[in-house]
Amino acid sequence: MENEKGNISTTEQQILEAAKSVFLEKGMDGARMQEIADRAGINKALLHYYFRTKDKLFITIFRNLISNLFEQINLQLQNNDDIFDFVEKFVTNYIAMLEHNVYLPNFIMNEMNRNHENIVQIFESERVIQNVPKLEKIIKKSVEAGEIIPITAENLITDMIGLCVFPVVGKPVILNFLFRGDIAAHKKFMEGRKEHVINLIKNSLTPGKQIK
Amino acid sequence: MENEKGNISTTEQQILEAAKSVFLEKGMDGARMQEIADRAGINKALLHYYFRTKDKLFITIFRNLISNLFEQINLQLQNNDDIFDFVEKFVTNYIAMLEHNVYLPNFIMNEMNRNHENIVQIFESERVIQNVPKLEKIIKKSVEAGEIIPITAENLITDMIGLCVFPVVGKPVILNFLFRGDIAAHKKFMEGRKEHVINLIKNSLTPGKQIK
DNA sequence: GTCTATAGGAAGATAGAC
DNA sequence: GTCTATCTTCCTATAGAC
Repeated sequence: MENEKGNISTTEQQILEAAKSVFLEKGMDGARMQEIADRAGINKALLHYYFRTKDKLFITIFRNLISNLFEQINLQLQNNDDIFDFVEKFVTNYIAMLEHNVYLPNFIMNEMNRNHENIVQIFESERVIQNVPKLEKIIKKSVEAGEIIPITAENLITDMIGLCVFPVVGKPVILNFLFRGDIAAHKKFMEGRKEHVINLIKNSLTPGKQIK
Repeated sequence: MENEKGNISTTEQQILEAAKSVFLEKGMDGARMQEIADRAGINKALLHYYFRTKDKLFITIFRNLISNLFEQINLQLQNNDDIFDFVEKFVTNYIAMLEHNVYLPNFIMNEMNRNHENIVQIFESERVIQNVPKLEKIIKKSVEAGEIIPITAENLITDMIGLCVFPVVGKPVILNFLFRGDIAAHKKFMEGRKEHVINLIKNSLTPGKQIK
């Protein structure tokens, strides 16, 4: 049996992939060891042989997902000097990532809101958005150049992520309650979001307006 | 025993309140009938006497929460003619509501993402953001008056809600990974969000700028 | 490492007395 | 309506053979 890298996939890898998919879809509380074993093509006993408990398996998956996510975010936060260029790239890449990981944001936010004792451990070791100072420098430079109005890095990051993530996490809400189940209309809406968000952020940062 | 309205609270009311708090905190999968019974001050048997199954109890709670939420949102969407005034009021009221219901958005979005068969029923009957057309009229009028640049009502609603909701749903993520657990800094950040979001939206809508 | 079988317990739901 | 006691099912986890 081969995985996407062309390597022979070990049982452990199969378990990790199965567990990831089940946890992402069902959450910690809704996930069943039986289903993970099934998707991995093994039985429950073997599953417990590799990862003694459900908790340990969960924490492994959760750590991996968090690490990957923040690695990508940190990458986006460096290597930029033009703020408008940065916004465009960040939003573009973040939305692209979300399209390939639709379950991810709901999973992470939900599990972190239900504070399973498990998750607390993670905070100790991996507090991982390190590149905020780099963004602060870009902002400072752009403000001094008169290109944008002042904004904190934390607000800018929160704005961009919130505008991108909410339509994904809230998809069922938006589709059913805002578009009344009209899938075509919702699809069109989602296709236009990227451009909309980029323009929204850029517009909001552009100086030289008197509000009210 | 009295509830906040000063009425004698019946057993049923106590159950509903207990169930609401447990479901909001733990979610459908994490909630336990035993805990609901405990918080209601009764036992499991009586709980099942009132609501035969956990599913029925859940759907009752979920319906109520959804109805209340969208009732409020619909209220905000009517009775406004100035678009800037509308944005300010909507964001202000929405954030105030969130402060009193911190568990609500994560609960609703998470439960709707895990499509329990239960929830499907709700879509049939209550597709509830009816006042979109009213917002569209305000937007149209404001665009024609040259007060704002064009935007769809759906995008404006999604923007406002996303910018307000994400810091609440993603609080643990933001606090731990963006503010590195610094509660004071995070608190300050949250206190400034309302003004930030209002200005952000207003700025983004203001015309008379050439982007790039 | 991998399996079958089963222990052990938690949780939803019911029976039946009061 | 409300309780105690119990049933039944499901699920995590382990024992032990191969």
